[in-house]
Amino acid sequence: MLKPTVNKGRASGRITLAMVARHAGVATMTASRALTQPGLVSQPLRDRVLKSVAELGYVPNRAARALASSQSKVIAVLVPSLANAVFTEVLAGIEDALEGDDYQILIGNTRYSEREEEKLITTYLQSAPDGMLLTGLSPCPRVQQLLAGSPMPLVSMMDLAGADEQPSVGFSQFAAGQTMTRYLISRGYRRIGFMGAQLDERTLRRADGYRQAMQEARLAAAELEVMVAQPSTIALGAALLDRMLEQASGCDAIFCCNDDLAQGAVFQAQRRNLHIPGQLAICGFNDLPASAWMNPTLTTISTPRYRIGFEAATLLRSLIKGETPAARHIDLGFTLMARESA
Amino acid sequence: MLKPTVNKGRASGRITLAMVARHAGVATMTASRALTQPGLVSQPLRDRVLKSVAELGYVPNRAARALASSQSKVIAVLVPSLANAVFTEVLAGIEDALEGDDYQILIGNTRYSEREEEKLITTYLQSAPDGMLLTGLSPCPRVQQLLAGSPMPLVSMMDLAGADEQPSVGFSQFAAGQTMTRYLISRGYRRIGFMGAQLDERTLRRADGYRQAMQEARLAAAELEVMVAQPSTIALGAALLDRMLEQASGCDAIFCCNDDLAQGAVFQAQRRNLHIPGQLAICGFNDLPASAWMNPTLTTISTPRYRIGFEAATLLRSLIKGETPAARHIDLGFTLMARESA
DNA sequence: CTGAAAGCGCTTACAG
DNA sequence: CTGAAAGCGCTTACAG
Repeated sequence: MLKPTVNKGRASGRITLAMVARHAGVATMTASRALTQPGLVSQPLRDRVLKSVAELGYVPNRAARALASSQSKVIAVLVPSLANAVFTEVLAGIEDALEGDDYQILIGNTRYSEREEEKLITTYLQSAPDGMLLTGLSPCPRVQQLLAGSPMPLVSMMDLAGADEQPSVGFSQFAAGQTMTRYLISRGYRRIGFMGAQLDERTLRRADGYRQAMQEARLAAAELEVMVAQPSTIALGAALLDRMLEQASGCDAIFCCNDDLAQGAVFQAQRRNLHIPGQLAICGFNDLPASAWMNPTLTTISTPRYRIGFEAATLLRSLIKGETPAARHIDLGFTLMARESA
Repeated sequence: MLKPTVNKGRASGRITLAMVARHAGVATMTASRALTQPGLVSQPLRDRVLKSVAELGYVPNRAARALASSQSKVIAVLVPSLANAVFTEVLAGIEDALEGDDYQILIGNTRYSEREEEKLITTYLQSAPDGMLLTGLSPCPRVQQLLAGSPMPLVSMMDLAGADEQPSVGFSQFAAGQTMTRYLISRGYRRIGFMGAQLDERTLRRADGYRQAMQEARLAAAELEVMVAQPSTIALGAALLDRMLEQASGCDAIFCCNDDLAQGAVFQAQRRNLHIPGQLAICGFNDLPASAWMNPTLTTISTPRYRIGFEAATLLRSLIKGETPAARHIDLGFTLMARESA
């Protein structure tokens, strides 16, 4: 008769590997191998273990595995927003890239707040992630310090870092801002406004690109910029259109730092009975789903969100495995979508 | 001289509670209590422990804590989509409700797929969540079986379950569908079409509400329904508008099962030079941000997504604590937003 | 290919 | 209030 292990009332009540092993008549070690390195176990024993697993309904305990192996099989992802389709598509790319790799993905929404980011990272660090995917190039100093204390690999998403900096996957936000502005100039617009919200890293880089292009063309003027720190929404786009028209007389085009703002600006311009693009051209950034369908269709920059997530996760995985990736920085580019609104 | 514990090369390299305790000159147990039940430790010892924690940069190991306490402090959340703002707002409510409770939130996107849901739950079960938040009332049989094997509390979100069923937080999708349809009827529309995509539980319940209202008014007709299993998008809304107009002659209003579809239908109707609502009324469901701003503004049903997440998480937490909540089913209602489009 | 022992870093359950 | 011992459920590192 099998003597049951002493249970002082601490057991979780779940089926354990040891129970599976006993049921199969093998050592715990053999049961462990049958599940994680089946090649090292003979066919007959492996079959018996698998049969016991099924019969007992065994579910591995990740906490125990993590503790024993010091591999958490956790990847943490930090995005600044989930309300923005850009980042949910990044997440879809990440999930697809990691599909089947048995990683637990921890999704953290920083809500564009450094404090929130710090809190999330502090919590995530307790799970000792095998790696982390970060949005943006330069975390605030406190976050950098937190991350410096851990040896796990990191990959930055959305923009491109310098060659000697942290691995990154994205595209040049600066170049994209510049490209759109040059396009507007080439179409004959002269009083081109820039409308920016949130004022996160990427928006600021796009604004830099805009300024550079305007200066090159000797069209720059301070009153052409409307920048506010509030979150981007359609409602804000409508409000900022009013402000721009008030502040920048003769404004004939507006480059909005994202499509939400641009959509709101278009709707509001229509309410003011302005013809787009005849009286006012409006363009956005990101190419959200509605932009190709609204009336008029929105001129914008299409960005490779899904691929950024996919490639960033792929790069991170190879870093976790200790491989030396072919490239530590991946430029996925962007595409100008010339449509009706500008 | 302190004899270092034998290290056969298995240590993770991180600072452990034992190291903190030794540094502070107390037992590991005391250091543990100082962090988790500070009231049980005298002020002087507590201070020494906290000082050591800071000096050594100690980060608790969640896996070890979970294993020892058989409390994972994990809550898993399953939503069918992240592309849909409805669910990202639900998530925001959940995060806010659980703020400061030290739960790790696992966000799983099932992509409206039962296979994906099954895979996610199988993985999540390995982390032995303390509780789970599910979208929808009736998981598929295989998922039900998976969940039945675990004693953790569950709460369903979005719709209302029967009194004797699983706890739920949401509103009656059926009543909402019925309310919108009756509204259209009261406005004088007679050939009212229903446009449904995805065909998930909630869409079907809304369609039931529509049918009920149409039958009551003796207006029901098979050709007034356009139902497709594809995911809802603006592009699909545009395509389905064409199909509806072809299939249902004299159609004077369309109730779209969500705002994405409705927005696409509006844009496409405008391209066909149909005046809204004069020649065709269109309404949606959910009240997404763009709906109040587009031209014309969209008549729709506003749904309490954020509060659903918040209340569901609050209910789940009390269930996890073993409390008996005041109500196991919480009806948060919905609001008809009568705007320009219908 | 198989297994007994030890250990991962915490907390439970006692004892004082 | 404080602590020594044992245990959570796995895997590592050996030994055979």
